[in-house]
Amino acid sequence: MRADAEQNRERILEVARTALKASSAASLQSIAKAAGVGQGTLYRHFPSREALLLAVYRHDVQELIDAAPALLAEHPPAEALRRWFGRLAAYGRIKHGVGEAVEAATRADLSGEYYEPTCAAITLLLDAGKRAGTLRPDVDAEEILQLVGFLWRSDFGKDREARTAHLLTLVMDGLKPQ
Amino acid sequence: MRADAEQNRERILEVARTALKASSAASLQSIAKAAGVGQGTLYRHFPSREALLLAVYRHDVQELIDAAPALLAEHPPAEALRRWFGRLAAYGRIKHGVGEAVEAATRADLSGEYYEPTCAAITLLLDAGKRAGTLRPDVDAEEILQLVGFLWRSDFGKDREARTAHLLTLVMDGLKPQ
DNA sequence: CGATTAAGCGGACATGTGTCCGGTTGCCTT
DNA sequence: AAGGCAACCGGACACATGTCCGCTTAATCG
Repeated sequence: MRADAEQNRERILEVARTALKASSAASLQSIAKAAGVGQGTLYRHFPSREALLLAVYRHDVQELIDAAPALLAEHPPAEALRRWFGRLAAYGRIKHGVGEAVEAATRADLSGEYYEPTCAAITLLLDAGKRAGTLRPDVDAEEILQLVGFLWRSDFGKDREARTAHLLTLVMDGLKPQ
Repeated sequence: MRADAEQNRERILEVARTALKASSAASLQSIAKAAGVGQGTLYRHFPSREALLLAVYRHDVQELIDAAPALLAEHPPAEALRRWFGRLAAYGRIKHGVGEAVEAATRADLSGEYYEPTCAAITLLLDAGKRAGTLRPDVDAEEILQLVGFLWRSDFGKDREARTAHLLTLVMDGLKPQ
């Protein structure tokens, strides 16, 4: 990669980071302008809004993925999975910030360099639970991602926390061997 | 309402119906143009894309809502609920057509004149199941709508049908009294 | 060190959603 | 029948995302 390209990429990321922290609905136009580059440049580096979000929150997403084995080391599988969902919910909660990035990372259709790792993280927990006999054997990570989409999309009003926790309980019950 | 307003509304709906049948991604601009009205007129009648979709598929949405009592008359509550989910999935399947309308009808935040009725339909089934002791008592319709959002959003690739059915099984298992 | 070249740049452009406002026209009153 | 007014009309506008392409410039090579 050319040196100026690298510089531009970094500058865009830095500007985006602060701009998105201020308002997660910041437009790409404004970010490009603030970074002193054209829209074309921004779009070449980050093909879509989600890609930019994902790059900005790359650290958080990575952290989420890394949490899986750590949780598994400290808890029985089903409990670990539940706690991992809790993490996911926590990220989703910061609406339109990490939330959108998580969405991007967990969407199957996009190129999503993080989709695979995310699935792998879930599979890790899932398989452990299957072996232990505490999770049903007939589900896979992709399905679960679809199912828990409400975690970062939920529009409940006030008692978001309570309802999220509630639905997670329901999901975990459904995941038990029947 | 003025007579010309009513006429315009009807003409927009008719044009939208055919345009959306042809391509569910038809732009509102093109619909307005085809209906011989300005964008302003279209937006006054239907404040958002979803509102227009909802109006176009009003019939289908109503049908979905009406299905609840009918299903309950013919099946035990849990089974009825599951079948109702099946209907929901069937509508969602016609991606970006009735699908978006269903989404609009089931979103809590929008004015959504159909949100209430949809919740009522689910509550009907839910309460019956609770009384019969076949569904857990600690969930409500709003939560369930959040949970089954995957039905009309799912991006799984090929075996969509199978995976949807699979996830529905999981949800129903989670809904059993624990 | 200068020429070549391909990657990179940036802004104009296409298209989409949703807002606004000055002109128009149906409806009610007298 | 005529006039006033409120509601309606429609297109210009603001602003968004994402594409395209002619110009620039960093890296390489003789």
